[in-house]
This record gives sequence, structure tokens and C-alpha cells, in this order.
Amino acid sequence: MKLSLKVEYALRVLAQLGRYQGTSKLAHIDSLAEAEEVPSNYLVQILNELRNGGIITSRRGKQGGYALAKEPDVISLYDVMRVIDPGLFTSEPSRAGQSGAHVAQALTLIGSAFEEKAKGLTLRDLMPKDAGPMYYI
Amino acid sequence: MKLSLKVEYALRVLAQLGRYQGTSKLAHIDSLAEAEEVPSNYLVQILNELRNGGIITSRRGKQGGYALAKEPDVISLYDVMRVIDPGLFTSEPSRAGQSGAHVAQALTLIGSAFEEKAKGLTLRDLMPKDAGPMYYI
DNA sequence: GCCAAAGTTAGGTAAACGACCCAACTTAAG
DNA sequence: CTTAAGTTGGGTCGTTTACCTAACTTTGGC
Repeated sequence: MKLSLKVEYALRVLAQLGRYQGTSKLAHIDSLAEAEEVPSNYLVQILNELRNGGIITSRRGKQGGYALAKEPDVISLYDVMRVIDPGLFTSEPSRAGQSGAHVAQALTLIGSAFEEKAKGLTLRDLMPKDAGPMYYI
Repeated sequence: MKLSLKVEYALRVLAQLGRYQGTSKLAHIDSLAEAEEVPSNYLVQILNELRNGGIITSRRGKQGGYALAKEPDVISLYDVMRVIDPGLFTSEPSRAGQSGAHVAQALTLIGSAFEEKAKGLTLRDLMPKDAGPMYYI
């Protein structure tokens, strides 16, 4: 279903950010870029969009960094995709032509299946099961 | 889920071709292009790929034209998409980075939902319900 | 046997998009 | 006030999309 590399990058980095949850540490761009093998110059842009989209928070200056804005299990893949790749869900098929309406309806059906599945998965599903919250460390 | 215009065009035209089923008439490019509002110069290319993909058949020369290779209810939208937009279903997400495997698994899950829905819909679902086969005309 | 109506094929193109890179700027801790 | 971090705005380069053009081939009918 042709998802952009950008979405993959975002999800990988968010999964990585999920590992910081429970600790008081903030993640830096370079650590994230290295751990998830994302080009750091591109990651800058992605993190920015995630912040504007309310998925993550950031702090500037020395000791700055990024953290998830919410718990991993309340951030769905749908939320992320909508922020990183708007137009993935907002694009309506055209109703032109004699069969336009029927085709549009069918494609919307397929799109809904995609959308619902994306809503049912959260960042927690992207994180290692054995690595629970680190409160006790 | 960002489907190409090309796929929409193909589906509209195939739905139109479905209306010719049961008659002995072949559809010409220009009629199809006009009925479904598809640029005819582009449609030429699409019809060619559909023929090479075994979705439709064609006849050359005067009295030539196009027809569905099979009954509308055995041609799924998945079949069409695979022919018109290969790479839609063949593309595997990367497993790079620490979270690559988990992300790939989740995205494949979403992709499967999309794929299954596309397999469950056929050209018949794109055709007007009241217009049954025209054998009796 | 020609001619005209159809499909076939190859190629080309302009605009948009994707995946980056770079540099100047701002903030905040020590 | 220096330095490590995030912020912002821009630029670039290759690919893809959505077309168009034109030459070619096949077929039916006069």
C-alpha cells in the first residue's frame, strides 16, 4: 500500500522514543538517528512535524531533547500517519464519469479498512514486549 | 490511502466495460474515454497494461475494441491494482534500525487489511445494481 | 486491392513529489 | 558567555505521475 519512507522513519523513531518513557531522560536527534538508522538531516524535519502535530514534546537548549507527548498506548499509527503524511486519509477519490460514484464508494471502503487497522495499532505495538516501563530502574 | 489517478481511471473504465458484458459489442477507446471522463491518450496506455495483465481482451482493425476477459464478478479490485500499480502490494517495509522489525510487522498488518478488502470487492460491485446482464435485450 | 477505422507501440515532457542537505537562528544550562 | 542542543527556512536532485505525440499494424468493407 505504498507508505512513504517518511512514515516508516517516524514510526521507528517514535518506537524508540517509547523506550524513554518512564525515564526522565530526553532523546537527542543524533541518538535517535543512529539507533533507528534515519538520516539525521531528514529526521529534524520529521521531528518538527511530529511536535507541531502534538505527538511529541521538545525542550531546547543544553539538556534538550524529545519525548512522547502521551503514553505509547494512546498514540495510534493513524495519529502518526495523519500528521506525517496528510493527504493519506484526507484524499477523496473523484466521482467523475459514469462509474465515478461507484468506484469512489468502493475505494472509500478499502480506505476505511486501512484506516481502522491503523487506528487499532499503537506505538506500544511497535515496542519490545519484554521492555516494560522503566519506573523501577 | 493515496491511490493513483491511474487506478481510478482503470476501475472506472473496467466498470464501463462491465456494462458491455452479455452483448456482443466491443467498446472503443473513445467511447470509454468519454463515458468515464478519462483522457484518451492516457487511456490507451492503461488499456494496454490491462490487456497485458490479462484483465481485458482486444481486437484490432475495423470493428475492433475491448472487452472484459472474464465475468465482472471474478475480477477483483486487487487484480486490477496489481496490474496497474505494481509495487502497491509488492513493497516490503524496511527492517532497518532497532525498531525496524516491529514497525515492518505492524505496517504489513495494515497492508494486509487493505489487500484483503481489495480482494473482496469485484468489478460487479462497481456496476449499477439494476443493470443486470443484457442477455434478454 | 485499397482505404479508413480501429488498436499497438515507443517515446517524450512538464510539473509535482520524495528524500534528502545545509546554514543561519534561537534557546537554555553551566 | 560559551556551547550544546533544538528551530526554521531554504535548496537540490532524482523519480514518478499524468499526460501528449506520432508512427505503425491490423482488419473490415467497398
